[in-house]
Amino acid sequence: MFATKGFAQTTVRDIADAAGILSGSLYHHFRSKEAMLTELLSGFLDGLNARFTEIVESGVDPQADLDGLIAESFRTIHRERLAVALYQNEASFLATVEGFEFVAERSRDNEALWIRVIEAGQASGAFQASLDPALTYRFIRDGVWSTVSWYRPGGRHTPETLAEQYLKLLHAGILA
Amino acid sequence: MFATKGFAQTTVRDIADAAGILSGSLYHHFRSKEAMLTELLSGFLDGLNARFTEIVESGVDPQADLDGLIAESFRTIHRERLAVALYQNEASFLATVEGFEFVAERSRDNEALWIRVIEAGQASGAFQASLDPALTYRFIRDGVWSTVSWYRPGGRHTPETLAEQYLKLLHAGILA
Amino acid sequence: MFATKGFAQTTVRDIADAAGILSGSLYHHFRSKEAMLTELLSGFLDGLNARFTEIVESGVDPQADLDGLIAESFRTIHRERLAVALYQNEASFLATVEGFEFVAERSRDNEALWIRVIEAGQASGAFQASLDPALTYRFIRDGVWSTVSWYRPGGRHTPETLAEQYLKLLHAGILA
Amino acid sequence: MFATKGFAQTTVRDIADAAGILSGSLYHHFRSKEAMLTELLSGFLDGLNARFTEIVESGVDPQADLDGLIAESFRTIHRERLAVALYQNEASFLATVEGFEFVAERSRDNEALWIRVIEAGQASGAFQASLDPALTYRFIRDGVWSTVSWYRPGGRHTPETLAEQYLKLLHAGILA
DNA sequence: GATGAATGAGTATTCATTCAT
DNA sequence: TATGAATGAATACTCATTCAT
Repeated sequence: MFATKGFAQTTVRDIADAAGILSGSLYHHFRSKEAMLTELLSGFLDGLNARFTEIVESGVDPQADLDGLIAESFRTIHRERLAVALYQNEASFLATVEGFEFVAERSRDNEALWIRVIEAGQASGAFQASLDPALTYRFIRDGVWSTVSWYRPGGRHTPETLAEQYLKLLHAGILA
Repeated sequence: MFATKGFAQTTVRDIADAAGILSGSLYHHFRSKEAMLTELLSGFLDGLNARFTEIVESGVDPQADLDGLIAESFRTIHRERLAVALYQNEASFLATVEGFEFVAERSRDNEALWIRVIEAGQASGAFQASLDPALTYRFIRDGVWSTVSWYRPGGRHTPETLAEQYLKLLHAGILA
Repeated sequence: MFATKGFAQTTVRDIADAAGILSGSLYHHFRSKEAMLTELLSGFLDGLNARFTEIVESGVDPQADLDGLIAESFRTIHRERLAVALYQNEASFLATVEGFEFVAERSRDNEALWIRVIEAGQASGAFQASLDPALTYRFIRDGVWSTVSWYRPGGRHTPETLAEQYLKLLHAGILA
Repeated sequence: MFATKGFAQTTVRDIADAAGILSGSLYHHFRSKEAMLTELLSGFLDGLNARFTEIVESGVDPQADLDGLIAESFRTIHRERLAVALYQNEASFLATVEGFEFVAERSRDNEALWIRVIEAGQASGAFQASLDPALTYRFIRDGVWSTVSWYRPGGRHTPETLAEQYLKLLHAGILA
């Protein structure tokens, strides 16, 4: 519900109704509405970081690493669609909220990891040296992760076709 | 304020305080909080559609058109940063709100216009034929417009450098 | 508008809109919303009392007087329908409002006048002596004046047919 | 409070104050201010209709039925004075309000029931044939029910004396 | 582990009235 | 005479949270 309606727009009563209990009873399980958000987001971010780290640590070369990160991103969008949407929608708001510093931290870790891969690719001659690594990272990140706003499992696309199409565009560009 | 805090998170009192009047006095100027949002969004979307249409109608070839649309997007992000952020944040929520049908309509118009340009480029041989036009449009749109979430005027980048970097990546791809 | 929507439910803006000016401008003509009500009600009540007094003062016998008062009531309902409705709806509320003491006073004057006629009729042997004069007055008053809530000029009834039907019932009763 | 001050003039805070809780807490018990009105009115109207129906169904002849309906009306004014006042004051306003259609329906049912009794009395020769049944109903209804605006339990009158006096006037008329 | 009643701060909106222009 | 901007108090309603049971 946080993902689809937004955290602020979701009432504790909404959640309790969906759970089949009264709103007051939720406080037996969570200390606050924010605590529910924390649990959802930290679980998601921990898992994502672990998988990203694993990809890079066991990687062979920068291009394979970048392709792997992108493919894993699309798989994550497929597997944890609502968590991704929640993160996309609320991350900027949470950046300033006390107790949610871990969200910005995890984001910075991810950014550093991706940029290191891009820079390694430029150093090895695999990637164009004239591209700004930070900028390139953001363009890729936004293009990939925004997919969550329109991707629907069971629709025309699978995580695999999305990755394939995206990588084709990213590798060789749009020009024939 | 709608752009930075979100529409629902912005109170009428916030706005009135910023305007230096009492919250009730705002209703002399706007019939409702939603009416303020309508005025902001419809003005922005009308202008954007007009400029996009002008670019395509006076265009010479598909590649120049696409480059022009992208450059205009970055200029719009620079010039109307808050309106763009507002649109990015609220468009999906507004899709279901009565009275805001015009937002989804304008979005569909834009999408159709961009996709026509991509298809024309494929037909003329300028763009790779194996790319899915709708998917390519969305990857580009998201990569370009998400820039608004981190772009700050007066920072390291200008709309021109952003467009230049983005087009370099888009044209030839990341591989050397 | 006071008669149809109620005084409290009618806004100063409603009145100004109907008058084709802005609400603030009404205060050039009336000191307050209550002042408008005063003007409407006092005019109505003054006229009604004058006509009732005239009927009784120039009357010949109690039955003719009572019939005359009733016929004049139905004519008033026809001629000043909205004023009557306003009075019926707001009188009890106004009884406690400062500045509207004249409404209760006029009502008491009327009541005394009608009761005198009934008592005179009982004294002369024209009316049944066993009826409680005050109670009889109230039954008649309510039966007659409540007509305003459903009477519509141009409908099935005229003030004359209403008076005729009412007097037939009142004079001889319902039993055959 | 709805009966004495009017529904629109009664604030939710008034009610909460009288209940000794905060205004927001009322919404734990009622979904809206209108829901409170609905509960009050539907209970009253259901009971009244049931008693009226019972009187007519177990009745012996039209005159006894009519007398019974009138006596029951005065008893209801005594027993449920505030509910009657509420109904008298708000019925016309509620006729147009969504969700309160049941009020007009119940009123129409009552009207039809009373008129059938009057027409039966005319057919049997008990009531004067020259009286308009619908008109006679309205004169009686208004004379009887308006009593609520001035009746006070514990005062000079009881429901029994009121019924007796009213029926004397209605049966034989005012003339000696 | 859940209920249900209550809190208290807040939210958009309404409206009679004022007043400089 | 009228405007239009503003006030300030009030209004119905919302909602995260608490807590005795």
